[in-house]
Amino acid sequence: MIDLLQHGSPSLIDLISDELWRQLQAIGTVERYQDGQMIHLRGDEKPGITVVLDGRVMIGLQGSEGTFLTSSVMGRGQCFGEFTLFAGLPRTHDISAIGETQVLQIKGKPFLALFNAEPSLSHALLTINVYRTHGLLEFLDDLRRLPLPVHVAKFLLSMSESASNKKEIQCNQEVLAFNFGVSRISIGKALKKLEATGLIEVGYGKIGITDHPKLRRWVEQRCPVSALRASRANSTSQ
Amino acid sequence: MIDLLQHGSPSLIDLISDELWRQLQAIGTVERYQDGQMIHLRGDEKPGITVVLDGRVMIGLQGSEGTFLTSSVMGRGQCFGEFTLFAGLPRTHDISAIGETQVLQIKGKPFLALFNAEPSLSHALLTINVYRTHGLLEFLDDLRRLPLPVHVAKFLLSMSESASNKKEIQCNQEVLAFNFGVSRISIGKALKKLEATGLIEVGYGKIGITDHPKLRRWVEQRCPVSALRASRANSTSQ
DNA sequence: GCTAGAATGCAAACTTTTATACATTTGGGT
DNA sequence: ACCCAAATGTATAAAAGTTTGCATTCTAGC
Repeated sequence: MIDLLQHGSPSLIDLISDELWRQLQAIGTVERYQDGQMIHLRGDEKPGITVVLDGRVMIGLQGSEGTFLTSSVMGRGQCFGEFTLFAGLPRTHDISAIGETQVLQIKGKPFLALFNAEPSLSHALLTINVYRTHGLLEFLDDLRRLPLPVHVAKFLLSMSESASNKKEIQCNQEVLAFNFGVSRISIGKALKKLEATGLIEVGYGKIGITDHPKLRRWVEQRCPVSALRASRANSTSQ
Repeated sequence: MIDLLQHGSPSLIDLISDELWRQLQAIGTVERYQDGQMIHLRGDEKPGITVVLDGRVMIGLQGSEGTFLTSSVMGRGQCFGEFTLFAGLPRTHDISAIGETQVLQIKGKPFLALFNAEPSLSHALLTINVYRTHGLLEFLDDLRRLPLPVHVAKFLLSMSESASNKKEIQCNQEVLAFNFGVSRISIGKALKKLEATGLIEVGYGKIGITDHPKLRRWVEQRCPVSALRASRANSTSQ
């Protein structure tokens, strides 16, 4: 699953204590959604934080030609909606369920009350958001500096590091293409090039990473600055 | 001055009370830098927050070929370094002074102590960071969806709204080009196209925006989704 | 197993962008 | 007022990416 926001950023549930998580659950309500059902619509005025409990949610925008363009897909423990609270603006994205999904919905006021009383909650939220900012900034940097195949390789590498199955990334080329802002054909070519070098295996709806260290070395050789950052982040993180 | 991080996001000093700002000043130390002097180096381990008091700082990375690539330029009131505190990682960017510059340097521990005691400080930091995340996400979306001239026009529009002089944006085409990840020639062409439509005036190291409402309408027609977001954000912000 | 739909591969014409090189213009400093 | 470095304009060939259309391959579901 390809993603710009979640990818690399820690989950709220992991960052807070069990006790705090229980408190959050106490002030929120659990909501169930079916596959494809809308959870929030762009423009909604009600501020609030949402935490994914089970399943996945898709964050994106209805394009002008009726196509839905995904910005992010979030799974258990990830939260969203901070923008409505801390910027005081309406929802900027449409959010819908992927598969059967449960979320914890917390209204603005009770959340802010807990936020003000519990520094560890604000600490966790800030951690999530600096990771997101940093990840986006780095992606943007790479977009400007690296040739497509290198950028794709680096992205796959870091995807595989934060994925459940490190040997295989579940995503089709169309989704990849949109995330990089290029056509499916260009992504296909880039993947073929990487495959020819023996770094990855292009599958049907998935990409296999056989030799992880080899891919890492290959990427590091081609983008010294960013790779250094990534490996540092990796060696220091808990 | 072109920028991806600062641009649109509020300043720390504006977000907190005078009293809190005094407390921050009390636990920090004022440092002076000459033009071009390094403030932090990528890889520095010391965590800490820095607030720009006077002058400007350039945040970027030393490229492999000896070129410095700017990610952001911050002015008075803007802060940076959250990543070292809340992600616990070394500096990811080089930071240097532009012109004679004064910054308030606050060490990690005292800052976190105040952070834990003062919800309004964490609120302010979070506000800054959700704006940054949001701004980056929107920029990335536009990069993927909009033709270059439209994206440039939208960027100039929102730059001019958060600038001191709304009629003129101080930036050369080279800097613009890097921010959009394209060549100077492409930016030049895009600007010429906008100028031909009478939307802007291309100057020497600056871009003039004569008819603000006209530019806004032109942009809105071409990117309904994003423009809607921008205008909403504008009408609601204080 | 078959089959339908989804995903990928591929080719050709086309558009866009880049790199390179050089001419021209601008504006601050002396 | 002049000079010079910085910024912009322009031209051309090469590279990269896109579109379109179709062939091929894969896989889940019957």
